[in-house]
Amino acid sequence: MPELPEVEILARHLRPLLRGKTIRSVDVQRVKVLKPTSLREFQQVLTGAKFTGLSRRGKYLLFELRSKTFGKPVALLGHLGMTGRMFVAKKSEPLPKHAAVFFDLGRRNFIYEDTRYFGRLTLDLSALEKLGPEPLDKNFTPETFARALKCSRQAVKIKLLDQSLVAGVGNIYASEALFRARISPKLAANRLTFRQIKKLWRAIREVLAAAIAGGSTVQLDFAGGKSEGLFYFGRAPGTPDYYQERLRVYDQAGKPCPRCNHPIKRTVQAARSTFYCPHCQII
DNA sequence: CACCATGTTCCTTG
DNA sequence: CCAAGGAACATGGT
Repeated sequence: MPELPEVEILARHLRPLLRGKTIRSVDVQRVKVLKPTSLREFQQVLTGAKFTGLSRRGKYLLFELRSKTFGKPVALLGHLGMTGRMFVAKKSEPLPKHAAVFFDLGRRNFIYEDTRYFGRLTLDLSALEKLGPEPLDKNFTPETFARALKCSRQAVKIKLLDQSLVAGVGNIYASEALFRARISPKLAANRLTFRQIKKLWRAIREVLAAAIAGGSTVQLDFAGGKSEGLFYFGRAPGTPDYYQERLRVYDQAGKPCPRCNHPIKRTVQAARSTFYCPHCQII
């Protein structure tokens, strides 16, 4: 589920469902996802705590709670890794096979499920300190972006995945943003002209904003299994006939470029797939 | 069996 | 110390 737009949509979905709810009990099926928080501390701090707020930072979810016994504010940090999901479900619903943590909220459970267990749900907030600017915020400017890109000879696609440069862009939207900006993913970061940097800056914001808008307009099934509920694939779960292509290049190898009809190519950078149009995205 | 997958961190190499 | 590359983490789909 995991790049910035998906996490943003999830935050908007969960916020009203969790606000004011008290955690009656904490069940941890996979201690690994709490790391580095201990099971004991996790349960002690969260049992009886009440959800007061929820925000997003990059690909992270920041849950705010108030501990009942101490009355102190508590922060809980979530990350979905590659395959994580979070949803609220009736207690009658069976727990998913890979439920990592679930909270008893009374009538319902709040469930964090993660097939590959790459994600996190932890009291340790230190990961936030390493994040760069929010791409949709005012403090992310072409100038700050340029300063960050200048000091690396790495390919620009790889730099877009660096969360200390910009927070929230992942493998899918990195390819999409470069396509929009008509910049080759292989171009060295320090070789971009300021004109290109401005184009890329704008493309990143447009791609992410469009994805959030797209995800907001379809009915999503957050608890849905398999590949459903991933709105960046443009599919509204439960309506198999509804399909709107949102991804222009990602996972489109061999298909015609939406701009010029030349076939989209796949390449590998830093052990991750990159998709681009070699005709539109010139070095 | 082989290869691929929305992410991050750690280890090695230069 | 730094940049860059690759493996590791764990499970499932094709």
